[in-house]
Amino acid sequence: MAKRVARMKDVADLAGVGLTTVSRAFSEPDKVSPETLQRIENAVRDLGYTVNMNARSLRGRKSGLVLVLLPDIGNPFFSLVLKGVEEAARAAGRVILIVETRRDTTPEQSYTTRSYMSQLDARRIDGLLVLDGSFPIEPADQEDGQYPVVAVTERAASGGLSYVGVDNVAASRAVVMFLARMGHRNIAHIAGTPHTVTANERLRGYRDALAELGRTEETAVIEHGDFSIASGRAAARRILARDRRPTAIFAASDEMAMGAIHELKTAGLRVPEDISVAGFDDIDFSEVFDPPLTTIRQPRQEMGRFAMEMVVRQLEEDILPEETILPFQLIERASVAPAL
Amino acid sequence: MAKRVARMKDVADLAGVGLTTVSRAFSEPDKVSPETLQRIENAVRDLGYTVNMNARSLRGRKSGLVLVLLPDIGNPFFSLVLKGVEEAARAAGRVILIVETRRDTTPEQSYTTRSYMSQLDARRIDGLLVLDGSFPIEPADQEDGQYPVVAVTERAASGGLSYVGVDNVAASRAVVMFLARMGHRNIAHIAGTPHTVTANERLRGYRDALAELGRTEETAVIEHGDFSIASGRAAARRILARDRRPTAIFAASDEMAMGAIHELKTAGLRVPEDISVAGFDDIDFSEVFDPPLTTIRQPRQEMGRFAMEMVVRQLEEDILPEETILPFQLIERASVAPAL
DNA sequence: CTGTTAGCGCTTTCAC
DNA sequence: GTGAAAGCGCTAACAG
Repeated sequence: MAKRVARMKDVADLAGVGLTTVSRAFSEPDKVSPETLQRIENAVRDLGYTVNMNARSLRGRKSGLVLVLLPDIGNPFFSLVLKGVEEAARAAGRVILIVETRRDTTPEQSYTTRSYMSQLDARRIDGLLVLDGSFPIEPADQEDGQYPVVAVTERAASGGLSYVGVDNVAASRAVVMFLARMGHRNIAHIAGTPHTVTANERLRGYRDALAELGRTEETAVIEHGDFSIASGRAAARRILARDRRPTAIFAASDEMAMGAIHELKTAGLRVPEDISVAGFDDIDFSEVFDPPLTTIRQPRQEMGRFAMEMVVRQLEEDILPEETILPFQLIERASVAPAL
Repeated sequence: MAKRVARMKDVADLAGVGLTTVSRAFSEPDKVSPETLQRIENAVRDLGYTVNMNARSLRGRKSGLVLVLLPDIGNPFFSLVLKGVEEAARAAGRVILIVETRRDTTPEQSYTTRSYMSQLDARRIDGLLVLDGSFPIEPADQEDGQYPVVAVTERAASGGLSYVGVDNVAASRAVVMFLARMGHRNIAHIAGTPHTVTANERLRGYRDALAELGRTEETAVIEHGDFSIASGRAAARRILARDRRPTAIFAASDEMAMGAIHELKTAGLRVPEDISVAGFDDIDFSEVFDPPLTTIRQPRQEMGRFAMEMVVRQLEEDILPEETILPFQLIERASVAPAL
């Protein structure tokens, strides 16, 4: 039963037309007579024919593939963004290739195993979606306008790229201002991974707000984490070890906020009665956390969808870097209470 | 600066060798003189050459692509599995294509837009990883031993496939037995999505344990959810509305357990003082949840890795369905307390 | 509207 | 050891 997979030629033969006509039936159906089209359609169905994308992309330019680069596929924050990306990709008839950037430090064996980036370069990918600001987009990638590159969630460190995301500085500032409105005068910040675009932007929002409130730099209480639950716990411990205990903590991610709250509770403090905590991202668990988290909601799935749509658009039209800043939303929940 | 991407021919010319030799240098380095190999290696580096995978897979059989089918990319449970998959894929020099099965009900337009499965069939994918038991693996896919198919996490409904996962029935049974040992005599179960392999297995474990404990079927208190937080909340509400309130609830997923706990608290009950709750999966948040969740830990990342490794192995050797059952672990945390 | 003719970049016999 | 030649399945000029 070694029934070879049907090729376009088979369809052509069965339909009694030429090879080209079949090809055209796919790309420009209008230019084929309805009658012929019908015959081809039948042949396709009977043979269970499917276009060989490899062959198509070898000849033409497009592969229908969009490469998605993200630091950590296991992070729930990204998974929703990814969902939006997948959604839009499917709608556009494209497929996504996913690669974790964290791991792109492979020992370069012989030329068989080259950097992952190049391996994928080799697939004639149509576009690139980067969810990792720290990932260096090599100039060469953009040089000949090879393919559209869109940064999502995290603005690329190397500027000039298209971007879809929220205004992290403004959002961060909004949280601090809210905390201040609730009467908090000593607000600590658990920042994200150092030297990360997003962490920096959120840190800047925190500092800006403090400055705006007339607090001197010395008032800033900053501990660094890496966006993870565990790092939030550790940061909370360090904050508690300080002389002056803040009345509120603003963590740059919900995970860190959760880790911090867990640690605070463990230390015998009540949240928010003894100390308020706010997060950032509004991941699914934040709502059912105890206490529910006050946080910034980012339209994650939408960001993913927009980004992919942007890639597709740039693919079909011109490659002009563009930006889409989506609105964020301050979600007020029980983890923040007025200061005493 | 329209410097065309280097082809193999360019490398051959620069190295002063024939095209074939370059090709061979990649596939069978031993059969090329060290000297020539060196020259080729230099040329490759100088030109920044990368093999065009499309061309390679057009000619040969393998594409280096493994398709991953999963119901919901936004679900944090899968993301860790996916991480393991990505990890192993990278190690094997392969790339993963991700497609959500939930959405594979596209209206079939003309033959341009065929089912996603076929679209991918067209890419000469090397193997298939299925994280969705309810996804129908068409017989044709396996017919000619086309490519290895491995089910992960969730055993495929259509049997006879390779599988990597834990023994859900035994794990589920273990939770209930543990609850019973803690003195609980009235244990409710929040089951997962109906007609789902995993939900069924866990439900069976619950029933088996009850039977083993000598409880009649009437003792079983079952509410169905869909593994989500929201459905856990709804299920908890329904359980509370029943005549006899159980002293313990075993949810088929941590998300549902969290949703349930949130709801119970909202209803003024204390967990675990008034009612104990156990989950399943041990996702990251379970540990910092309040109360921390008693649950079953599945080695998710490992499962993903094993599964991908199995695909690769079957690719290189024979395609014989095999099973790898990984050990689960009962994690005892504060959400479960002895019955009064 | 339809068919013929070249390749896309690579792997693979088969000679040398 | 190495190279020449023949395609893999498809698209894109060109003719008819």
